[in-house]
Amino acid sequence: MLTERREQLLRFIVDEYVRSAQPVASSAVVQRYGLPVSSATIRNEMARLEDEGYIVQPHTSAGRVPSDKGYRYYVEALMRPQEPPAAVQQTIRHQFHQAAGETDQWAHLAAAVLAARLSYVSVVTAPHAAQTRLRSLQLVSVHDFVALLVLVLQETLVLQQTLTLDHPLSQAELAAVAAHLNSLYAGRTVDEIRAMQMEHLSFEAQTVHAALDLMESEEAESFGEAYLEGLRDMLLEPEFAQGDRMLALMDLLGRSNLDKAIPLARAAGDRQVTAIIGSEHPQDAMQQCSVVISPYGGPSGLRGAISVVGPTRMHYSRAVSMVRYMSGIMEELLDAYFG
Amino acid sequence: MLTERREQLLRFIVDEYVRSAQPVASSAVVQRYGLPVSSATIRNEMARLEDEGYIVQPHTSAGRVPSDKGYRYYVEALMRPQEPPAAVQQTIRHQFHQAAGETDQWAHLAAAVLAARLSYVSVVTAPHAAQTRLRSLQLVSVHDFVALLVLVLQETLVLQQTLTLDHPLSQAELAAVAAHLNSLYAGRTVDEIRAMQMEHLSFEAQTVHAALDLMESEEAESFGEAYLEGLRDMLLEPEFAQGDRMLALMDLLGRSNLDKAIPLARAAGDRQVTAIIGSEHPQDAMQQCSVVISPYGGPSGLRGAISVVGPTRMHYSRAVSMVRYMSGIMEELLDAYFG
DNA sequence: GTTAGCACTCTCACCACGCGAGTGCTAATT
DNA sequence: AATTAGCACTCGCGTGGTGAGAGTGCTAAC
Repeated sequence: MLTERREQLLRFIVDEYVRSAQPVASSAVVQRYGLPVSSATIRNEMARLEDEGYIVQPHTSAGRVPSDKGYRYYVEALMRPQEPPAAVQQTIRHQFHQAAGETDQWAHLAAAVLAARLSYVSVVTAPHAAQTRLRSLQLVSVHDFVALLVLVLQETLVLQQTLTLDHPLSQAELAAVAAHLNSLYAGRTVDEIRAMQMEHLSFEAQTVHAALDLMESEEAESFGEAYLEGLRDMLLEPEFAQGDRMLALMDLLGRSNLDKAIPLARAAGDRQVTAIIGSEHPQDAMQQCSVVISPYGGPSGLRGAISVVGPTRMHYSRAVSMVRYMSGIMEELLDAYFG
Repeated sequence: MLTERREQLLRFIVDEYVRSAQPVASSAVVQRYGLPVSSATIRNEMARLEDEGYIVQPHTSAGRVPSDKGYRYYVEALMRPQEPPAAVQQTIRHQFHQAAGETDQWAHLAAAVLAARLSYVSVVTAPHAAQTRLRSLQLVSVHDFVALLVLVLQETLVLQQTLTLDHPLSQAELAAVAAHLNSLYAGRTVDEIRAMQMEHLSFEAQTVHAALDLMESEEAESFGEAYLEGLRDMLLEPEFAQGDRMLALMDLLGRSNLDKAIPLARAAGDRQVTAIIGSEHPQDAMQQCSVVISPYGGPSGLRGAISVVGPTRMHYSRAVSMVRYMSGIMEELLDAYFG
């Protein structure tokens, strides 16, 4: 446990370092925060904070920088995240209102808003059901031997796949097949459909097979499509100035191993905003970064995750409050449209 | 016009510089290509090539580097792009075969293949019709007051939008509306639909309105969705080692101003593979880059563009041949599925 | 417990220096 | 007229030294 004054000091150091990206000197904190003590006193306190591992010196003649432990303490005990200002809230609500009809764009918009407000990378996954249900299925004639299968899933996710036909079918015939299959399978899960195992005409069988494949590959994903925004802004932060740092990060944030960078799965558990700070992250390339992440969930088991990735020198209170707020927005939307 | 030997020399310099990314010295080219002359002779020739602007010296005591004019000459007259080797062709065909059913993934796959083969950035736009036609429309009940409108356009592009209803409609009622509208409008363009201006029930009117909006916003795009791949690999090239170069590039390749970086529109004109080399590009940030681009087109006016962006020190013959080949593949696919 | 004072340490920017690479030129050769 | 050997010259780059500035830790006094 830290003394009152040391807590204050740690708070100053974090705030100041987040602001300036420079190690903060004892004299700087005295000046900037108008403390009624001298820099020497601060130096003594700093030495203690360093002994206990909350701050570190990059080198002997430099100021102090918060350690991961220091940030952790700050996040747990020192910062007070506040709701975004009313004006900001209104702007954001307005943006979502504009795009309300486009369900598939919610996550994208959330990522864009978050990235724009925080200037960090933001990753938001679209709402996704663990056990997805078929809402409806449609067959559209493309030409004689090609038809397009369009699947609408519970979460209004739309999937498509072309089918090659053995023999020509008119649009009317396709529509009849679709209607038949809809009457059988609409509202059912993959498992239920599979269990029903009905006798089908050959083309019907082909369609059901393709539909099940699509639904299954979708279910296999534990999260919906992830939208990533704001990479460019974050790369402006001084900690990523060197090319190799940038590259390591881009590797990790490249679609293929996004899940390594951001433990989206883990977030599904507790319904809270969580911070993963620097070395708490298992991935090497993420040691310089922090992740602020929150799950969101709606009725009928739709869930997703909202996250922000920034340097450990992150503005935690803003990040936490924005992530929390956006997660609330997403839940509201899900409620309004699927509730 | 260059003498035979100077052409040879320019070719060597380009090849060697592309390979090593180092200025090439007179002695290096003699050694590496086993010329029957001394380095002094080469130096004389190099001096002439430099006078005429085909090569430049980064500084006095360095070797030569091709200028944009040098690359241009190389591309026009010196290189001989060959078809990709049979084995590569087969692999690629196999990859497309795997994904044949997923029309919306063709462009994505093309970009991925191109990026993987060349290690440059690759941008491919999905096939897109200037005057798109409605293939079919579907209404899916989400819950009492929300329905999902799904539009399938001519190019098997699927668009969606949720509609908020004034009063509850069952899935059967929605289906009836959709069937009615399909019978009226399937196969028609925006203009045709607008011209028909029929009397509609209020919900039908709302649906048509939403559908027209979606189709129009789609038509406004002169190209389909652009898929960008391989950014990471290209950033490994030494010319982008400095952080700021990287950033400038990432800005330009960020979705929002992709069209500034890559003159997709221009490519629509001539049906050839075109190279834009360094300073030929109007955009400042692209002076260090070259673009190799080709349009592709299918029946019924579907068109798109395939392009590669790399450093001016690009392996032009490989890039041109791969772009040409992929453009052929896309045309074949379009033919097979929409022909 | 606080503070003034001071020596100490470390970084960073700057500069001089020497080496190596590669050229351009000249004069000799074919 | 073209080629070539020889050589002086230029320039970038890495190295090491130096001095200024920043910020600390410690000590002794308050």
